[in-house]
Amino acid sequence: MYKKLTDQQPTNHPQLKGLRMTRQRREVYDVLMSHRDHPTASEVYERAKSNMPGISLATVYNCLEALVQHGAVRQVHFERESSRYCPNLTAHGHFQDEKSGTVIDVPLKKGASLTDLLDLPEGVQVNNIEITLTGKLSN
Amino acid sequence: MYKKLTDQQPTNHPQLKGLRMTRQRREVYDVLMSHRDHPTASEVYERAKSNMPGISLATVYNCLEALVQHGAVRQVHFERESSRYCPNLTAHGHFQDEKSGTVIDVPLKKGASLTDLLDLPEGVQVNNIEITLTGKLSN
DNA sequence: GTTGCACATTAGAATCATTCTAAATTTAGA
DNA sequence: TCTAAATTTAGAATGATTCTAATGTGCAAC
Repeated sequence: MYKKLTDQQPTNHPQLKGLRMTRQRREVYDVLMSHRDHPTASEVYERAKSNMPGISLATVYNCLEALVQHGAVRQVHFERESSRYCPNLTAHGHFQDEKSGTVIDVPLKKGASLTDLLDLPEGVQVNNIEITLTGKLSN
Repeated sequence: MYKKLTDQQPTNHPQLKGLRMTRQRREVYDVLMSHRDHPTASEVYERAKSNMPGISLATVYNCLEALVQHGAVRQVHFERESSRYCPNLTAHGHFQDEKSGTVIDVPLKKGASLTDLLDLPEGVQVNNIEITLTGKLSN
């Protein structure tokens, strides 16, 4: 189970090394690590407020961006819906149920690699990949 | 080379069967088929205006949506940038160059299938897939 | 431990892609 | 040709995100 950074002295997550740590960034990171669903910025904001009532939405956006830039968290996009945030750093895709909006991680099969699948032209350097599926979760 | 629908009587593209055809939808479809890059709605609007000066942006949005719903055209998304439109109906992904914003199609390797790659849970029905890559086009 | 300052936070305004509204027009079938 | 239903249109509305500029703070250097 995830132990809040705010319970620790000091922050010891390798993903956060080199990132200037503020109370707000800690809180936002805690929110993402402890729920591990795929909240939007507004949802992170709502959750963060319960521990830190004074935090602002702009700050939540700023913190999320800092965490993403730093590689501690990933952004997930479905169409042009609000960005969602995912602390799972392994290679995986995302599935969204059309009815409920629920998002789940979709792991890559063992040993599988995207380069086996895609016919990439010469000389492209890929920095980021998103694999997003939508459909019905029937059960 | 693509022959404009407006030069033909009547519309004979199988992708458009069952879609009520208006001058505006024809024009929007022509724009997409004849350029085959990945224009945004505003870019489609600009191009459409050169043939049909009175067309409105709202109509371009409506037409694009009708074409997408109909399966004649696909939407492509990078982060939360404006939606782009792609008339290539084969299974493929998209790569965007970070510097120029240019988008190119990335075909799947022959015989490759996403189900070979992804570990999908039981009982999901996938209706749509987007594979988007970003990075540097170095040449 | 203190200090300084580059970087963060904040509230509210601004932006901008997209959708909505409601009136006028057009399509396609009878 | 006629009609109903669908489409087009201009402009307003929406909503996620970014910007602004004033205030506050982490942390490296002393």
